[in-house]
Amino acid sequence: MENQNISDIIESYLKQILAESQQVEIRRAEIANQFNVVPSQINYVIKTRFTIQDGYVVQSKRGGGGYIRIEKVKLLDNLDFIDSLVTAVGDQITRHDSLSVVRSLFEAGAINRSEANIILAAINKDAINTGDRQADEQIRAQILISILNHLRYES
Amino acid sequence: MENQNISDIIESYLKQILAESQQVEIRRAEIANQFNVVPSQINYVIKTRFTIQDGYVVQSKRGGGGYIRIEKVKLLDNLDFIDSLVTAVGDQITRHDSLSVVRSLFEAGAINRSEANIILAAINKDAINTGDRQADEQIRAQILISILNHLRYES
DNA sequence: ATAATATTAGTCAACATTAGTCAAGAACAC
DNA sequence: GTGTTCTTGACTAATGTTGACTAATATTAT
Repeated sequence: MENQNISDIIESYLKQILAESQQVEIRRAEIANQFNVVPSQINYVIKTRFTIQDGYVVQSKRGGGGYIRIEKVKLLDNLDFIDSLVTAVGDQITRHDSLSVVRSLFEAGAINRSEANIILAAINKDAINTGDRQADEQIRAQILISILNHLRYES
Repeated sequence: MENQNISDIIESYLKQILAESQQVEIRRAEIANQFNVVPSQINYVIKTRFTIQDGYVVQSKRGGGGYIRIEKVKLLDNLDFIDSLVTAVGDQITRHDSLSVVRSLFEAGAINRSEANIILAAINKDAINTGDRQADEQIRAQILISILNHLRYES
């Protein structure tokens, strides 16, 4: 809580706005200036914290009157939603991205907290650690997809 | 009390904080410096003295604003049972035997039916299939143990 | 219309800042 | 003496920060 990095602070700022409105629209340079960082750091924050796996869609426009708009995605019905997650997982997935997938399932109501925690236990680095990172990412993807397919039948 | 090595001293320091708050968050380099040891010794202390068997869960983040967070968790009263299953799983486990483990958990009331089904989805042969049977059995074992360790405490 | 210029955002790679792993040797317990 | 635990540091990995360069869009000049 003490030594937060600036990316976390910007993330919190944006999510705070998103907690009350469906979307937030910013001018990149303005936010960068407000938090005293270079403009490209805003891209970094968005790329690492507002992905589709996190449940956000980002649109932007360059040129005069340009903007970056972050929209909190409305969850589709479960089946389409699971399809989109299966696609997002693909044939390999990083640990970081897999956390987003599980969080999205939880927030969509597809799983409860206990189930989410079990899935996290199944894909964390204690569980999957062959020494070959790419192999790990492939195994993690297969496990997630197997679970996603299971959830499809349940729902 | 006399012959305390530096690892014991660091352990005491952290547990003293944990006696009053639920968790402690440190910067590794800072603590290492404070006790005049190399940073990796902090990892050693954590790995040997703040395990899940001891009732601690550790999380960390690298990079700017990085931290190590140690959280004291409430252990459940099924520890001996979990221990026996961890032993039974060992370094590797067949798919058949892994089903027995999950069934035991379910029958003991440690997990409900949905949770059991998720675990089964995570360890079935769609999920874990590297082409090398022994490798699969090892991965399956690690996943199960990670889940078993998760089931030791309230979360 | 077209071209030039201004105004935005995007990409990428270098660098910075943290923690993790591992294996060798030292210290300790028996 | 032997086996275990502790200590150390070189190397690795993950994450965050910065700025130069690029691309897209809008506005202005012709």
